[in-house]
Amino acid sequence: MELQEGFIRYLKDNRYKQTKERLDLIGLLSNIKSHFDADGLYEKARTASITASRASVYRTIALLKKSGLLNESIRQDGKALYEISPGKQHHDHLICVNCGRIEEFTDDVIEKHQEQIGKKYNFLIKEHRLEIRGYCSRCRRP
Amino acid sequence: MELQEGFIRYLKDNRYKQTKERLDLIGLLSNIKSHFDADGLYEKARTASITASRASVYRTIALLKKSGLLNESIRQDGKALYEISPGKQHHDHLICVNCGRIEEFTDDVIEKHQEQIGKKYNFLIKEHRLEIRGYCSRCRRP
DNA sequence: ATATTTGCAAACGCTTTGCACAGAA
DNA sequence: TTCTGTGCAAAGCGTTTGCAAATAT
Repeated sequence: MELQEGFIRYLKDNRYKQTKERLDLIGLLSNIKSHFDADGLYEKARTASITASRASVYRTIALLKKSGLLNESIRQDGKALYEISPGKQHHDHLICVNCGRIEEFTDDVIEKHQEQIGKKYNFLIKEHRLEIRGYCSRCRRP
Repeated sequence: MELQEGFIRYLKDNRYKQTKERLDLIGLLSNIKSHFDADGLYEKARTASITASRASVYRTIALLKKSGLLNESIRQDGKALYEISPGKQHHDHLICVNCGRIEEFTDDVIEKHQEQIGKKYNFLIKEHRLEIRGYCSRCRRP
């Protein structure tokens, strides 16, 4: 809901047109909670009988990135995975190398400690990304 | 030095042939301290009048990854960046979004704290990757 | 009416691969 | 001699782009 409103406002504010494709895609995205890739969104659109070419999917994703409503979270097998930003605080990812499941977590200790690292290396931090790979609770051998 | 010996041993142990291309490339790599990409290595080879096709460069890199002598450290602009493993403890990266410089750092607090995260989420950690992006000491506005 | 957006297919950049020849064992 | 490795050029993959037609404003 918040996502659709945000996007429509962004389109208006920047004099982008509210095309059927853009509105349909953002509608689809409102129901996606987890991480998705461009082709996944395209396929989901086809299933929902939404006509939007792959090109439009990519272009809409690019627009959403610019608007700040969408984040490129991680890359997997050469593909970019996206996640919706609103209502999400910064978090990192636990990625299961066996089943591919992606779990999110937040950790204050690490979050805070990065500031120290920035100071130590005289580095002005804009963003950080921590990916932990291994076996999730379902896949780890007991 | 250690790298060349390690690679030659790996080739022997696995009955891979010691071809001119493989030996020349590993020789080049011994002089590379920092991160490099496949095409960078290919160009460096051409400059050094080493004849190795791009295909052989990629295949040699793949072999080095299998041997554990090379790590794919990060991805930048769709390209894989590699670094040589021997004699390197685990470290993370500070990446300047302005000049592209990559600085390595190690941090015990974060290193140790990951174990706790693993426990908390019942996740068997195999590896992790922390990338901090921002402005390096040279590029940050004062 | 007019400028933006679309779909298509071609182009892209990085990487991998099939094949016939070259070369290490 | 035999089997692996090479170079080349083509294919593969996710993504981007040029262009003419479609459409929101």
